[in-house]
Amino acid sequence: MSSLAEKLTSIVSVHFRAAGLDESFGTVRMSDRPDLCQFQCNGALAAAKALKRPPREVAQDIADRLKAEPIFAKIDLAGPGFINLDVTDAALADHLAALVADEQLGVADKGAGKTIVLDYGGPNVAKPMHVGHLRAGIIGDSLRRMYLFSGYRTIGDIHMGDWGLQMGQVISECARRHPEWPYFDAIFSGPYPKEPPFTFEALEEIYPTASKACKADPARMELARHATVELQSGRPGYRALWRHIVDVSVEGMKKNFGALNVFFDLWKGESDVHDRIGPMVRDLRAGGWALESEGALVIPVARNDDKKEMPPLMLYKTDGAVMYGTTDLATVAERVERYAPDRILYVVDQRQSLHFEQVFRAARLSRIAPENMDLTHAGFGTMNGTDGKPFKTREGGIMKLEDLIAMGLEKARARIAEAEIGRDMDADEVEDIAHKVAVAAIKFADLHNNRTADYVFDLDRMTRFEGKTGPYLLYQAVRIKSLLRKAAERGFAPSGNFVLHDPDRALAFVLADFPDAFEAGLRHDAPHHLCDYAWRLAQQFSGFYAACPILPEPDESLRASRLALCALTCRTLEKTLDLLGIGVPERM
RNA sequence: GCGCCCGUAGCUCAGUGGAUAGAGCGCUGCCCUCCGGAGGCAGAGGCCGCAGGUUCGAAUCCUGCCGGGCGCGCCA
Repeated sequence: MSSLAEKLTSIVSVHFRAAGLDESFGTVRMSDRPDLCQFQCNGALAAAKALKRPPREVAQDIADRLKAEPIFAKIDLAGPGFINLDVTDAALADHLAALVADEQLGVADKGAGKTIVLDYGGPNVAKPMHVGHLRAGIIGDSLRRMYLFSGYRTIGDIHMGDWGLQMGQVISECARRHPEWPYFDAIFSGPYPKEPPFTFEALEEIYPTASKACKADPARMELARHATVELQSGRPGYRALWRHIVDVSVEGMKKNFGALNVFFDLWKGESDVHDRIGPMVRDLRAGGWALESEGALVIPVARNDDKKEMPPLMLYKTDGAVMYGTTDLATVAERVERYAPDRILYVVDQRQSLHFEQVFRAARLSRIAPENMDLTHAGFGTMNGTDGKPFKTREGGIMKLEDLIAMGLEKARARIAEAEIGRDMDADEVEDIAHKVAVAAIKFADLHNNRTADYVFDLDRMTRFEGKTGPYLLYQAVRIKSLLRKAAERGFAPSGNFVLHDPDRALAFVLADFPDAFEAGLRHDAPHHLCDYAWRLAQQFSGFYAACPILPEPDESLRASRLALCALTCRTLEKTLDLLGIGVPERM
């Protein structure tokens, strides 16, 4: 199935071809002048340019041919050569019936048979999660849902940072504080304790302290570097302690991402490719790609036609430790081997773009990445505070993700109490609603921005719950659910025979537009197209709802038709929100 | 210095080379005997950073400038 505009496009394209013109000129889209027409085709203008013929003449030619198509109720020419189109109500009603019957709501299975690996989240082990991980998690998770819906096999990988210098910093800090721990006893023969020697909260304090100390004191940094190398080369005590650090951290990550309803298929990290690195580097040397440079081992990736400086990808530092470029490259190899993906998508901060350029080039040069596999860095902008500077707490510290979620929840609870929504509910349901409202507020506020742009994070604004917000969308969806419940109680059934008056038609066109909004989002790896669509649909419905009393409607066929529109709106809105990772409660 | 991203209403942001550039917040008016008012309807508010160019047509494409953010070999 397809959208209504796509259906019209294929019809009009045929007539462009019949007229001896390229069929790509036949693109039809929803009109941006609803006072003039429902759909428009501007292709005659572009075609006329290519042919050096008067545009009005080309448009007239196409319009004459379109008169043979029964789907059109009106075909007009306007301006320099716009073709304005209306469809018959019968055609619109048929399309609506097809949407009702289609589980995909008109979205085509374009990804059928294809595989995509999505790399998002990327929290670092031992470091507290902060607001920076919010965007990576929720944008990546939304894209995963979108690819899945379009038929792809999707593999979402959290790709933790668990193998770098920060591990050595934490380990050496622990060694300084607790030299008596068996992990630091070189002749200890084990077994090491099963229980971690610290809690998640303690770990969150250790890393910042260690990091600060290393920055201030070169000797401490040297110890951290050394510990990193020893960890990577397999010192048993360090590996055992590292395991505890990872396990304790993962627990915290699961809590945070779980609260946000962000899902991962794989909980892998940089360390998972450690065993591949040796052989990979051997091959890279043998192939002539990897070279010694200034005491390090690198892959030069610069090209003669580069306009910018392109540093090489570093495989081994002078101290023998690997870097994240090394593990990223090895991870490409692992993913190719395990999943043979058509595409790997990295949802990582825009500031990493040079790094990914280096990794992608190295992967292409060395043939680690097959030629027909796409590698894309879908970067996102920085989250700033209302002052336009990187987001901080009021005290100027780093806002932990956990605290941010708690603040959103608190606002949601307060708003629910104020509206007396929870009067006849038990505490669990109220808490569930508060949670869904908070998640909707946080996610929608983030996702509705253009992915690549920096954006201002304003907790007060997004939790006000009025206007273009996640909670407003939940409210609209819940209102429809309530209406449908009441209809069912009264024995009113929706009907597949659509009766279309002006408000019904206006809503129908927005419903028919869902696949186009979805395609736009998928094409640009940009969930904000879906946010925009959810908002348009909710607003259109709200206008419809205000203009058309449904349950009191005496005409049974009209009432049944409108109930069917409500049901389809509810499904479409809920699906759109689901693709954004936003769940809708039954009532609120 | 080189490179990337951004500049649209007071603020936060949408905008596929097409017709009259949109939304939310804020501001001004209306609208509950009615299915959930976290709502609806209407209004005011714009040299689309500046200057050129391409085009029948530019917020959109090209060039140059101005402002803001970020990145550029041993962190991730």
